[in-house]
Amino acid sequence: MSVSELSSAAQDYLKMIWSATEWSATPITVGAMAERMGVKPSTVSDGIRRLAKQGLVTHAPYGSIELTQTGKDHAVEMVRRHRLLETFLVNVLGYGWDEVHDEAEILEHAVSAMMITRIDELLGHPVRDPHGDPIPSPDGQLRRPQGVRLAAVDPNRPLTITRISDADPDMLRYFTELGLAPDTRLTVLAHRPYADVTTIRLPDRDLDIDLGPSAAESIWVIAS
Amino acid sequence: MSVSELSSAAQDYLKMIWSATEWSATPITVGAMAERMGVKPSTVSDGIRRLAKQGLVTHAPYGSIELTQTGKDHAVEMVRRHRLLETFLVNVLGYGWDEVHDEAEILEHAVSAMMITRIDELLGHPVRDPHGDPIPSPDGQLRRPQGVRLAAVDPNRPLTITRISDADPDMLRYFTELGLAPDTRLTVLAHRPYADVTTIRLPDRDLDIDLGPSAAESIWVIAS
DNA sequence: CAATTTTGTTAGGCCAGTCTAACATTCAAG
DNA sequence: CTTGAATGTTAGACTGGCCTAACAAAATTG
Ligand SMILES: [Mn+2]
Ligand SMILES: [Mn+2]
Ligand SMILES: [Mn+2]
Ligand SMILES: [Mn+2]
Repeated sequence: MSVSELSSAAQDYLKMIWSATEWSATPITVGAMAERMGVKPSTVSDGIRRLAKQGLVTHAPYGSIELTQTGKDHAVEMVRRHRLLETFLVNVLGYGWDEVHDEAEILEHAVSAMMITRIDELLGHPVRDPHGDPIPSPDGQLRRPQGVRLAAVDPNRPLTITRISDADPDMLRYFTELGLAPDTRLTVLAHRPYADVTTIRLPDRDLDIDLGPSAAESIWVIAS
Repeated sequence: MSVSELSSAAQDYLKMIWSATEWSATPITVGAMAERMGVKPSTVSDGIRRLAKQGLVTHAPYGSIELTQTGKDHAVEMVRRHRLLETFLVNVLGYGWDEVHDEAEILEHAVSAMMITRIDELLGHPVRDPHGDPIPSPDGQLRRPQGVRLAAVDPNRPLTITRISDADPDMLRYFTELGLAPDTRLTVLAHRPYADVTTIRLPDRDLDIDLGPSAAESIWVIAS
């Protein structure tokens, strides 16, 4: 059975379960899934049960939720669709990086495998989406994402942004104003714990910026 | 209420009811709709009843099916989406004109108004889709389609193809082989009634072709 | 014009996905 | 270790979209 034959809801569940462990190790909960999908926990609980019946996840009542191999394959395919579509919307249709997530969230369920292939070719087989997230290859291969949260790095080392969470469009617009994007180089000057402020320096623009904790949690960096 | 809030099924019903009277005057029937959507007549009958309850069509049991003004507006918006998407798939993603209908049939329900606007701009506001069908403007204006079925024209007049029905992909591939497409110029040499064959001449390629009745019914032409 | 065929509607059932409300389990704080 | 809070599940209801089977109306035709 191909991923296209799953319902939109099932596709979203799988993608979300998979994504939960991409950048952090804490496994997903029913409550978190309900929150992020904008439905009630009972709906998710029910959905998970149906997914388990189809052999896409393993789950005992009150137990953890784990993808089977098939579930994983389908999830990665959906992630590929989502990220290619985001890249396409930015590079071809001129969307802002803050505008693409919701559109891709719908389109990913509607496009055919052929269309994904064509978009991938048109874009020249990109490996990262507009937010820096890795795009899985057609066979499910995936550069393991690199980087740590900005909030967790030592000061005074040269860094490069590898990804910025696309969860909050408002924050993305704010980052655009500040000139923060994947591949931007920066240095952490200091974490001020009780003020909950991280001060960063952009050497390329000779500019210092104070970031709050939600911003510093949304940016992943790597030594450069 | 915007057209995007309607279910896919409702959007397809409206589009189909509207389309039925675009190229021919015979109003649509429940049976024909069921046939074209691949569902049972009882399903359509039920669907029409729900559409009527929403004020999108008027329909008394066993009576004719008519769009209300709101229904018409939504239908035209869906036709615009469908035809812009087909054009986009051919012009930007390199699809063949025989491959776009089914893809557009799904995508039309998933794209946002913004995406349609961007596609329209990228394409330079096209007025015809790959099959020659007129693309409604954003406010619902529409060049009334011109042309008559090839099967119905008098012989020996210079003609230009204005549209080719996109209902049958196999036939479209056949037309591609023959070099028949919108804007192709031709002349009918003769209709041979009992053989059910229409012979046409392509003056630009100095070629005569015999077409069967289904082909001659699928091509619309105008005097040129 | 009556009978038969065709067409359309209704009744009743199924499934997915959603909800609220009630209940069960697990976790955490005292 | 107990208990109250947080979390998750189940029960029951509803909707839309689909089906089959039975029925009703309309159209065709002898
Ligand atoms: Mn989605
Ligand atoms: Mn992204
Ligand atoms: Mn459709
Ligand atoms: Mn078309």
